[in-house]
Amino acid sequence: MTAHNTSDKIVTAEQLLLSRGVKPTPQRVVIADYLLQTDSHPTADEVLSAVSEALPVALSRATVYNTLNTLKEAGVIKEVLTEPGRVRYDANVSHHHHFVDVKTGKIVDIPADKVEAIGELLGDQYKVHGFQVLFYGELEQH
Amino acid sequence: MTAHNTSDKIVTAEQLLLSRGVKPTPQRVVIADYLLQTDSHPTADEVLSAVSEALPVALSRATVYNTLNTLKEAGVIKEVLTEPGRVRYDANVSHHHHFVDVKTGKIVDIPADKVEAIGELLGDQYKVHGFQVLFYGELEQH
DNA sequence: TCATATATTTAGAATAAGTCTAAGTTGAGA
DNA sequence: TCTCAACTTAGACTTATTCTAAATATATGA
Ligand SMILES: [Mn+2]
Ligand SMILES: [Mn+2]
Ligand SMILES: [Zn+2]
Ligand SMILES: [Zn+2]
Repeated sequence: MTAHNTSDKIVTAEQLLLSRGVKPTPQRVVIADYLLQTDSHPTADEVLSAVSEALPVALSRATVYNTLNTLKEAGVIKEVLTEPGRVRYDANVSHHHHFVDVKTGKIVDIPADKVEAIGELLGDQYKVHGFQVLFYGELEQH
Repeated sequence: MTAHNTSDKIVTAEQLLLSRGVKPTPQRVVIADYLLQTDSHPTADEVLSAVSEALPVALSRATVYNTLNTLKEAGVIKEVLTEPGRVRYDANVSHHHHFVDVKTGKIVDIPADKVEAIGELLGDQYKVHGFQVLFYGELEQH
């Protein structure tokens, strides 16, 4: 439930939304909760089907998109772009990167400290606010 | 015309297509030529308007998409993903990265050697085939 | 409590990027 | 010159996302 939250304290989706100034409606809580407990970087469609089949609250497509955009603007989730034509969502809002397994399509998080200092490699004609590394390859499953 | 070609020799779009096994039809030559002489990372729509207003050959939307996909599969151009919902195209097919100026939207190339060795930073549970770094920030204009 | 305002959700229409289809056009080789 | 495959085309289609306008829920406060 709090897999992607940086603090050790257990924080419910509801508490998280409240702390970011987002009113915790049932739909929003259920979407945020789903994103917090998965590490699969789902698309909007995947959120919609997962949430609407598993959970008791009614949910429309428009609300999924509204909620994802609201949560993104509130800093509760981030967008991840790995392929053309679809946006993925990530409740891990810490600065981190992604590894795409080209065989399975699985997308896993890479902590920022693994690729530290990239931001300082460019010369002074670039003022780097942030960066995003997308790795492609194969995950060894030993 | 050859701004993004790695060799010093002047190579026309037509010669480049021939060398990659793509039949150089007038539409394909004109699209490849446009991509080779710009560094603006245009979208398909931008290619279509630039080429159809400036150049003498008739050009349909379907042909622009067909050609971009053909050129991509032939290794003449690459896709660049910087924002949701639109694919950009790049005739610089060398391994390189991108810097997005968040003020202007300008996208500039960052040579691979600026961020060398990122591929070796991950542990041995990852077999890295490649990676792509996307920087966000501001370009200093002096 | 009731009335009303405001925020949220909803179904479905609209938009926009990209693909597909089926019919024309082209051009290289027999 | 004829033929056939490759290519291009307009427009229909698909899919992801946004918009609209109406319904519902929540908050406020007389
Ligand atoms: Mn999706
Ligand atoms: Mn476009
Ligand atoms: Zn992630
Ligand atoms: Zn580039």
